Amino acid sequence: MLTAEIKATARRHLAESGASGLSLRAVSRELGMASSAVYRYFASRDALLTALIIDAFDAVGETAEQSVVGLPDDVTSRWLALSGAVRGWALANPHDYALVYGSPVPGYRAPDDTVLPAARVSLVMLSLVRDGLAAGQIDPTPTADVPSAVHADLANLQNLSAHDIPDEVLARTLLVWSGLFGAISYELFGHLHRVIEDYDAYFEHQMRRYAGFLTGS
Amino acid sequence: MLTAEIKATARRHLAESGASGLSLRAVSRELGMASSAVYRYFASRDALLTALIIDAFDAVGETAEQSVVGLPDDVTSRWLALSGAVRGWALANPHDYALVYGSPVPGYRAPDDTVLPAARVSLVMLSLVRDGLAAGQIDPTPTADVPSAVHADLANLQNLSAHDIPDEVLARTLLVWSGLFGAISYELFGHLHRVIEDYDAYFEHQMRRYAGFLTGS
DNA sequence: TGTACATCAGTGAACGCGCGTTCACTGATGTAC
DNA sequence: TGTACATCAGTGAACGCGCGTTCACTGATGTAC
Repeated sequence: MLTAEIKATARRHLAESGASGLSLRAVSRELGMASSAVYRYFASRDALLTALIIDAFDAVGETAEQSVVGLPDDVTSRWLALSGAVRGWALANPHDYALVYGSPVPGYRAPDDTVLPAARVSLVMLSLVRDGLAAGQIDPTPTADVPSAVHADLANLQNLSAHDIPDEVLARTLLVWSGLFGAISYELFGHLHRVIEDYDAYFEHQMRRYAGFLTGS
Repeated sequence: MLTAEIKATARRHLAESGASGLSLRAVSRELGMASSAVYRYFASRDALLTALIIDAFDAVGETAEQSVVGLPDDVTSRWLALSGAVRGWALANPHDYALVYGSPVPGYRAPDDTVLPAARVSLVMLSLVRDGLAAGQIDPTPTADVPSAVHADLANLQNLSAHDIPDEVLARTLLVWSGLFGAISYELFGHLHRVIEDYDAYFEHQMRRYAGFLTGS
């Protein structure tokens, strides 16, 4: 399948030149074909970029889903597995991570096709929280007051995909979830350079603390 | 000062084309001068980019420093002011934020001149924590075990710029600090699109919770 | 005050390069009768 | 089995464009005597 070969080559180029430097001509050159031939497979450069974005979201979503399969029904170990898997994927595919969780690509607007793949990884988190509540491992007793403005937005999210998660627990979940990406970005984008040496240990420690925050213990 | 005009124009271009799309020719064109003239002020495109990065770090550092001036000596309000100021700066200057806290610019390696300006904003955080400890508002009683590998890295950081902060409190500080950037990036890079409407309220709520985590209450 | 010279900001042409996209086309493969 | 035709993947030239950087240069301003 040439489509797959083009995407694979483009992904490699992404690593060297970044999303805005991704060039159809360079890709076609490496594949030994005329640059015009790529248009048989992708309508434009942006269409190719969109395909890469969708693939990246699917890859991290798949990784996340697999990470919790067959694990004991313990929120903390599942969270450590999930967060560790997302980080592992990010470290192994830093340019895919930057593509979807880093700065937006200037001049590129993601089409709606990316919404579902993007949500995939978050759904793993939500079901982890749901299961934790059901198993009594997440304490639903509010650990903070949720202002009404925040309550309204959370109610919205509850209707969409988190029916059975109380809004205060949902607020904790979102904090922990964006905290995960903060931790990964901080590491990956070099802000802990010369501060942290043992990134694995540091990351796991932070995630353990987030687990405590999430479960309310 | 032409140097300043070039930087100002370049910053505006950054917004439209991103860091890797920043073009000396486009900048010089807009200033009505020959592209070669810019070389009188900046040795290369990368040197201009470095200047922009340093300016951005200085701007957010300055904003952060000002945000806590004259505030009551209360950790939570100072943290809300600091985090709110950093977010405010990011929202007002999204491309500067993306430049320094987003994905690294492909092919660009930041020279050492950026290290000090980059650290400036973090120093505000550290002195906030120091003062909070001194005032007894941050409970130094460990709220979690710090593994020895993490302890070693934190000891290193303590020697550099956080002498009087116990390592477990320092671990909390780093978690909260990277959580702040996670929260800002999540909002700014569009991951809360169609989830959160009232970003201000949501952000403040999250930061209040981080304050609780930081102080150990 | 007037002259000779140095400094230096900015010019404009040129270098060699790469880009996305279009378009008329070739030539191999598959299909219908 | 053989012929006529349609399909379709891939070509290559061309369009008009922009880029970073170099280099010999001009011409105004400042300085020294």
